[in-house]
Amino acid sequence: MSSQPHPTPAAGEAEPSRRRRKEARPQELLDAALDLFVEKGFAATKIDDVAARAGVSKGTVYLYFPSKEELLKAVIRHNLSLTIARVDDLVAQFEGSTADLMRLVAKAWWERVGETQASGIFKLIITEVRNFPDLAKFYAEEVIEPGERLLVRLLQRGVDRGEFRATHLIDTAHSLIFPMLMLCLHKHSIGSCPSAEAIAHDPNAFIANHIDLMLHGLSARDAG
Amino acid sequence: MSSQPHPTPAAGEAEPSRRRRKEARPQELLDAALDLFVEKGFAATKIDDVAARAGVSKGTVYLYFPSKEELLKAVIRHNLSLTIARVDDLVAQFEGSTADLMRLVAKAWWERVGETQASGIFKLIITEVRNFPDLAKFYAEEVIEPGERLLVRLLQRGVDRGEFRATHLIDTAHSLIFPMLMLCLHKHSIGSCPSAEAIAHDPNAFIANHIDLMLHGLSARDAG
Amino acid sequence: MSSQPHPTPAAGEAEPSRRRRKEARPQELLDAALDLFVEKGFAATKIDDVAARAGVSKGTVYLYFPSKEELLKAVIRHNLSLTIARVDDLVAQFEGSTADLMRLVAKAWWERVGETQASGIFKLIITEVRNFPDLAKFYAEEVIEPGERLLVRLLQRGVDRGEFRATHLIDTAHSLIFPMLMLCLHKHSIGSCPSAEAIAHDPNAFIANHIDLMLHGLSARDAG
Amino acid sequence: MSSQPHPTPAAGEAEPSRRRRKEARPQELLDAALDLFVEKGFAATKIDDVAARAGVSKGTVYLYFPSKEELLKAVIRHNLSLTIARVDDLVAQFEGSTADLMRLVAKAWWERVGETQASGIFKLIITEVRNFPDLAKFYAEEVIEPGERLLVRLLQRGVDRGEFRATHLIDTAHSLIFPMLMLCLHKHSIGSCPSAEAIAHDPNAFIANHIDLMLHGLSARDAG
DNA sequence: AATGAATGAGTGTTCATTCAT
DNA sequence: GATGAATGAACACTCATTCAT
Repeated sequence: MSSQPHPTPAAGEAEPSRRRRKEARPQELLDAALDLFVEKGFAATKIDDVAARAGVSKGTVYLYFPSKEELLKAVIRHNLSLTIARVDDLVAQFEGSTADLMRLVAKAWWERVGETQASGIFKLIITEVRNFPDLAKFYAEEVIEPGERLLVRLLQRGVDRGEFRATHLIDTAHSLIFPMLMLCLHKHSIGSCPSAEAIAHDPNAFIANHIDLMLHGLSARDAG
Repeated sequence: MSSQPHPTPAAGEAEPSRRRRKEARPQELLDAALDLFVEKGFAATKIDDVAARAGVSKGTVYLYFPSKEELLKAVIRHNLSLTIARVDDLVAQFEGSTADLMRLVAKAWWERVGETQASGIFKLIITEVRNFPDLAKFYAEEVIEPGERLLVRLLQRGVDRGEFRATHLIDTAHSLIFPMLMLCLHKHSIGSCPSAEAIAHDPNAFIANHIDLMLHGLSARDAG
Repeated sequence: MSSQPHPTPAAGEAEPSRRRRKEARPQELLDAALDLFVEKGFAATKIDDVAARAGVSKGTVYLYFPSKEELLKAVIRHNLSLTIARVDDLVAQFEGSTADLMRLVAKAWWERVGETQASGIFKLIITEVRNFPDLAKFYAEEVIEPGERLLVRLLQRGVDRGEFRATHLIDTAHSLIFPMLMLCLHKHSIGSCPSAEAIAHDPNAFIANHIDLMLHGLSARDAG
Repeated sequence: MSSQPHPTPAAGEAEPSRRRRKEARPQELLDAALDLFVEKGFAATKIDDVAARAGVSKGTVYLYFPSKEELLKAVIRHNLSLTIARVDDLVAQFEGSTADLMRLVAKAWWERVGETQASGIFKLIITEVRNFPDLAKFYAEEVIEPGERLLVRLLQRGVDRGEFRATHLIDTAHSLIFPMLMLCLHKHSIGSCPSAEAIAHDPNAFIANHIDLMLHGLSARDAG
């Protein structure tokens, strides 16, 4: 009530009310933890660092998450839900060609996942799934399976409408999505290293080229 | 039945002489370390574990590598050299169609990299490059640049011979290789979790489908 | 009778509050470290031992000192300052004979340095200065030089007043002080071994005899 | 018999014969160990370093000394014997004045102990006697007691011949010898640090001044 | 609710000691 | 005898977790 844990900002700055900050805490902690887990890896991230990035003290982290491991799981759950929600937004009914739909889906996914902090979740999963195997089931059910279903439906729509030739749908779905995931992984690994800057690309151009390649590859016109 | 003070090789193998062991040690340690770094991550791997997997005591690791960090760098250097050597084997002159060449390159790469322990190096790079930034330059020069040059040459050959339509060669090279890298990453993350076994695929079938898709996508036949 | 989780102060003393302890900690740690470094030497002293003697756990030492080496330096700095402060107390103006002043200085120095824990610092310096060479400059500037200046001034006063004959002042200062330092060294080495108890002397009697000898040796009466 | 552990020197260099080297080994090891124990302290000296300085491999040290601690004891025993032997050389009958005898003894001691490697033994004793308490008895019997007896005899001779006034003989012996010991300690601690060079003195001049002071202090002429 | 001092199990690294060659 | 590879106990230091304030 008396001592102020943080220096009070100059009057006029919009300091969120104490209640407001309190409600925002878990989100701030999850964001800080995602950043750091992605950047350094789970084992190399210190709770102190997470707390410092969220602007609280170490003890406060434990008010919201009972252990570092639970914090990891919460980070993953939280960002997977977001991912799913975002993916699910895209399955809306679409009237035009499947090619246009595919371009739209790719663009939307990149804007809502690839360009946001959530893009780090894929690196985190790849890194930590072997140390915390129950994450695998979770990830498979929450991301891989709905994601594959979405893409397979998309491809099937093309085949059904005579736009795409027949291919192995799941493998083709992977050919579609894997380069997008690599983009996310790259962004959070070598892509962030100044010493390898020559390799940095324009992701949007790459995506456009990739989808174009895939659409050509799938085209029913010369399937015979 | 009785406890063995040292890991005895399988019955029938002769116990190697002390000198023989000394020469083989660094390789044994590098293999053990690659396995564990890939499985658990660098920070979560204990030197004790590396030593145990190589069948020696902890102190012995320090006879060959001055620190855990140097061990990591040696693991990466060692496996990158292998990777490069293997990639370079593939650029041999080839007489047939570029499509056949591409299928051959993909198959060879998968046999020599994807199916071996070296496939883990990509996970290790993605995981650790931000914590050890001088690895980035090393990886860019040793793997990314020669790899891209190889693929661009391959694509250019197809264009020059009128087999492939014109595309952005580097982007297309990435569309080709990224799914192969994802296969390696998958193998060492979710792919190794029993709880997600439904997702395990036949990599050779996937590669065949992927190359087929790409070749269709690149085909000059309907480029107009 | 039951085990105490923390060292409880003697009955009657109130358990100091957490804050109070925090303020006292560095001093407690420095005292414990001085004792042990002097007793066992720096290399042979375990941080665990320092912590135990100060009544805290190992980790706590690192809250206050970033490394064992910095703890050593802090111990030396801390005790040198004390030494200096104590020596400086003695340079007060004095009206009587230089012989009386010398006896007073010797007595005061012994009471304030020789008989206290600070007497161990000389052993520590002698032992560790070659392993941590930047201590040498520090010690020379903080102790040797002011100490020599004080003694030379004292001797010069005697010469100026016709009490002392002319000698090499610095050498004579060393003849004065070296036996006092040996007393400190003896106290913390052989003097502390029960098996050599026969050698233990009365330091005050020795000092009285030493100063008497020196005063006779310096006396101007028979200088001719 | 076949392989040569060290590169053979060019013909013409006086390589000691193998037998000669073997016999000299213990002495070489003791010298190397004394140097290093004095320089770094016992705990901070590695057997590897001792072996390297003596030009042998680590295992060889254990052919001659069963443990590091026994090596320390051998070093001390060896150098104490030398010390004693050298001190004993000085007790020869002397015809002249006790003042001249004292100057002679001081000079001889400094030449045979202070200026040699053996001077380090005093630092070693002071440093290690508390960690290896049975050294104390040894040192007391081998050095302190005979040394004190020698000095007391010397002083008594002066008193008996009417040269010296009566003082407390043991205390006076200590006033005589302590500064000489400090010279040895200084030489192996601060005196070896370049950053404190201003403090380095001419030991012979200091000794001359010290003995002169003591002789004045002891002089019977103005004792009344 | 928030803090941060304190803890102690855990891990990287060192080094005295052993022993097969 | 001599070597040096191998060992493993020991120790400096870290950091997730607790809890008095």
